[in-house]
Amino acid sequence: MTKAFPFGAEMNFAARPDTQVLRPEGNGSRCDACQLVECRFRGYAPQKDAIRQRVLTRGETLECREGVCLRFWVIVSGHAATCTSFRDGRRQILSIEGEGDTICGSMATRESEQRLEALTDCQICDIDLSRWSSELRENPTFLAMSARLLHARLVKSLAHVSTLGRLDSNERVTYFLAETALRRGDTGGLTTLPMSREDIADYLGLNTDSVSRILSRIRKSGLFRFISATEYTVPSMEAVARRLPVALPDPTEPIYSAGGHAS
Amino acid sequence: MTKAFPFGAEMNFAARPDTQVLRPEGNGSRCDACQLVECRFRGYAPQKDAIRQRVLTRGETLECREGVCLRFWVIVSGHAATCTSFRDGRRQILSIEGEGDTICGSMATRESEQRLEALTDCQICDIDLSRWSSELRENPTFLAMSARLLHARLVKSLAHVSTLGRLDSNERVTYFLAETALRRGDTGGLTTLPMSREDIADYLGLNTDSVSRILSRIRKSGLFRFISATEYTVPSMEAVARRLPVALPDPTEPIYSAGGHAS
DNA sequence: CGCGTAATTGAAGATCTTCAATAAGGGTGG
DNA sequence: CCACCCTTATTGAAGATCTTCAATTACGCG
Repeated sequence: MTKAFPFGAEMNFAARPDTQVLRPEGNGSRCDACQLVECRFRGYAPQKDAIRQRVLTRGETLECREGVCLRFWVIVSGHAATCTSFRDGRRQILSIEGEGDTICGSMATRESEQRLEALTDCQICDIDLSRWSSELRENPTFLAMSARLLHARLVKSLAHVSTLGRLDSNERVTYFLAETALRRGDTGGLTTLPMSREDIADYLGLNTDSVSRILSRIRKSGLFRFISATEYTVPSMEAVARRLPVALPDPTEPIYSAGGHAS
Repeated sequence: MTKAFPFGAEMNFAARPDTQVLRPEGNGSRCDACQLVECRFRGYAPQKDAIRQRVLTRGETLECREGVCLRFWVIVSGHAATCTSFRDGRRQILSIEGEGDTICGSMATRESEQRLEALTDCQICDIDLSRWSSELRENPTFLAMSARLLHARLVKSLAHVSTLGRLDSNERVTYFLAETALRRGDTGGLTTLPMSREDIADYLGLNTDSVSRILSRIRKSGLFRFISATEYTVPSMEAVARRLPVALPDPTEPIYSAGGHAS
C-alpha cells in the first residue's frame, strides 16, 4: 500500500502530515495571513501583498480566468463551490469546497468560464504567486505540492463522474448525505448542510423539486434523521452503505477534499 | 492570455511544444521503446527493463492499483478507456484514451478499483519509474510534466461532469460526436468511432438502446452523416454548435486529450 | 452461406422534470 | 413580541425523458 510517490510524499492513507487542516486548538504556528495552521503556501510568497484576505457573502463569485495558474484561493471559513454555467443558464456545480480546500484560478472548462461561488458567507485567502513563477517552476517542493493538489482534485472529479453517470437520483442524494456526514459531520453526530436545495440539485445533476422530493422520501424511510431542513444525523452508516452500489468515502479524508493528500 | 505557468511551460493554447505527439512523418528522433516522437518519459528510465511493450486485445484490461504512482501507460496505438465498475456491474467510462495519451496507474476512485480497458486492440508502453522515485521527486522537469498531465486530465474530467450533470441524452451524444470529430477526425472529414454503442453509453451515462435510438434520430436529422455504424462526417460544425448550450472543444487539443498541455 | 455478436427499433414502464399551488422559515419594521 | 413580506422548501399531478424488454435486422467472419 505504501509505495513511493513521485510528488514528494509517501502514500499513506491514514496520516496526512502535509495536509492543511484548520486546527483551532492546534499548537503549531499559524499562517500570518489566514490563521490556518500548516498553510501550504506559507513561505512561497516573499512579499506580503501577494496574499489578500477576501470575504464573500453568499452568492458572490470569483472568476477563474484561464492562464492564471499561480493564483490560489484557500477557503478559511465557510463553503464555496466551483461551478460552470451554460449559455442558457443551466448551472453545474463541479465541486464543493470547505475549510482548508485550495482552488487554483485556472481550471476553466471548455470555453465556458468556471467560477468560485460562495455557498455560505465565507472568508478566502487569495494568494498570487505569479511574480515568483521563475523560481517556483524550479522548486520541487512547490511543484510536488501542486501535483498533490491536482491529483486529489482529479480523484474527486472522477468519483463525481461515476456518481452522475451511473447512480440514480435516490442513490445520488443518499451518497451525498453520507459523504457530507462522513467528511464534515461533527463528533456529536449532527451534520449541517452548507447549501440550499438548488445547490444540491446543481451538484447532483438533478432539479430542485426532485431533490426536495427525494429528501422527503429519505426522511420517511428513516435512513437519515432530519432535525431541520439542513441538519440531520445518520442512525446507521452501515444501513446507508447497504443501499449503495459503491463504497462510501474514507472518513479520514479532508472535508469535501481537493485539499488533501496524494491519492 | 499567455501568463507564467508554474509547471515549467508557458501557457500557450496554440503551440504545444512539450506535448507528446505521434508523428509518423516527423523528423525528430523516436523513443526506442514505443516509437513515439518526443516521448515524455524518454530519459527518465535509466534502465531499459523499466519500459515494456504490451499489446491488449479489445476487452482486455490493466488494473490501476492504488499506491503505484510512478507507473505510467502510454497509448502507442488504438483506443482504451479508464473505467470503474460498481458492485452490481454498472460500468462508467471515465475517459477515452487515444494515441499519445498517458495514464497514471494510481487514479483509483473511491474504494472501487479503476482500470484501463482496451476499446480496440491497442499497443501500450508500460513505464515503471518507481525505482527512481527518490531522484524524480527532486526533479523539477519531471514534476512539472506530472502536474501538466494531471491538470489536463482534470480539465477533461470537469468537462465530463458538466456533460453528465446538465446535458440531456440528445445533447450528450451530439457533443460526443462533435468532440470526436474535432479531436480525431481526419482531414478528409471522415471520423471513425473507436468503440461500441455500449461503450458510448457507459461513457455518456446512458444505456445502449438509448444511444442507438438517439443516433438514429440524429442520422435522420442530417446533423451527422453516417457511412456505416461507426463512420460519419459532419456537414456543418456550425449547425452542431448551434444545437448545443456549450462551446465545442478546441480542435487543436490532442486526441481525447489528457495528454495535452497545461490548461 | 451460416452463425454469432452487435445494432436497431417499438411498446410499455419507470424515472425525472415541469408547472402550479401551498407551506415553512427568516428577517424587518412597527 | 408580533405581523408582514420575501425567499426557500415541499408536494401533487401531468408531461417529457430515459430505460427495459422483446423482437428484428444488420454486420463481420469463418
